Amino acid sequence: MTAARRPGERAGLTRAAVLAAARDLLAESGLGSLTMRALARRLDVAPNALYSHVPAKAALVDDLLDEVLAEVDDSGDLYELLVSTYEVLLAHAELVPLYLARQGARGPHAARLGDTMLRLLADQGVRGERALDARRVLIVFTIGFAAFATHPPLEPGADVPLSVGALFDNFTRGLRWLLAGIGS
Amino acid sequence: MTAARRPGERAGLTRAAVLAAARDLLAESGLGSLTMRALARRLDVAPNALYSHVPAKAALVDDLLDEVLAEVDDSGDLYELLVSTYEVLLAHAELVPLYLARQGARGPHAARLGDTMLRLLADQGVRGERALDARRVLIVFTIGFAAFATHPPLEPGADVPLSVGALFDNFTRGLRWLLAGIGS
DNA sequence: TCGTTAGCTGTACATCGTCCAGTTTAGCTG
DNA sequence: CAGCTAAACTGGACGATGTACAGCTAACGA
Repeated sequence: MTAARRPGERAGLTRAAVLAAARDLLAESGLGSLTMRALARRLDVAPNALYSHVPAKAALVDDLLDEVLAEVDDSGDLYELLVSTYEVLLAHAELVPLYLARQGARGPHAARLGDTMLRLLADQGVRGERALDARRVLIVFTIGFAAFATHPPLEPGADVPLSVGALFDNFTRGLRWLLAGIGS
Repeated sequence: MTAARRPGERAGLTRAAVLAAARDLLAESGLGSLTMRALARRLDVAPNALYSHVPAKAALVDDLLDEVLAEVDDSGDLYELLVSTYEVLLAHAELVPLYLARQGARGPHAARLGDTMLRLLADQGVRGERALDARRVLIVFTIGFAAFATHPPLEPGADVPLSVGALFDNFTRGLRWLLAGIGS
């Protein structure tokens, strides 16, 4: 809570360190606490110091979102890829609202997953326009469901909290319906 | 841009008037411009005057979201209800991100739609837990797709903007897949 | 007619993301 | 090794935001 450094002295920050601290902060204190100032405090640094490593908060968030997608296993079939995505999203529940807010991720890992999805769709004969449509449907469904699973659902009247397992089953069931339909 | 009133004088505000102004503001200038202060400016009133009619911004937004759902036609079958919902959401594109952020609407109209959905599901033999699951899937799908349709999609690499009509077809196709699957 | 209350204004607070101007250090060049 | 440039910081500030508090006053019920 005091000045640990005088102007000009360095703290040895790294872009990676900032990202890591952001992830920790998010995991510990939730979405509302992810603040440039809080992040700086945690790194024992003045708030603007962060801007030497990150151009803006939105970029930081984008990196965070994309980074998480690196955990997705894309070595299986389409169904497995999406189930893995769902699980990864649930494992980072605090981030899910941000995926919604920013309409998905944009970085290289997201691109990789997007490409893989198209390839897997092509493998089962879905190509071109229809493949793009299918991918869109599947992404919407997966992220949307993750959002439902990670936050107090609207559920007009239901009181039972709805277990994680039940929601997972619900997700996979809907996913199978969709995949069946897409495959015609 | 000056003080049109002295302390104590009234402006004749109404909760309804505030809501209406908020809707107009949203339609004209978009989501980022929906600010208590901008709203007050448009009503020619001090910012805090709004708090005599609305407890907080979040409540205002919730009202807005629910209000829009009044336009949904729930006199048809499940398919028609959801298509109507999709169309209504598209007609209020600026609001869609807010539906995502707040996980749907919570007011009486949302409740009505939720109840109607359960009834329509029951009509075709889907009840209990499975009906709740189905409703969840359908809501996620509909809101999620509306979000895709109303905002620059992530589309990892696609450059064609994707017409409203194409997205609508995509939506109805996915919807039919889901409904078919739900009906077993 | 008077008192109470509800609808205002004015002012202010805490918080946010981010910019500008300095200061110092690290790293490269010669 | 000397010198210079560029990058990493601090300090302070700006313009937002949502919202609380206190006062004034017009409208309304008794």
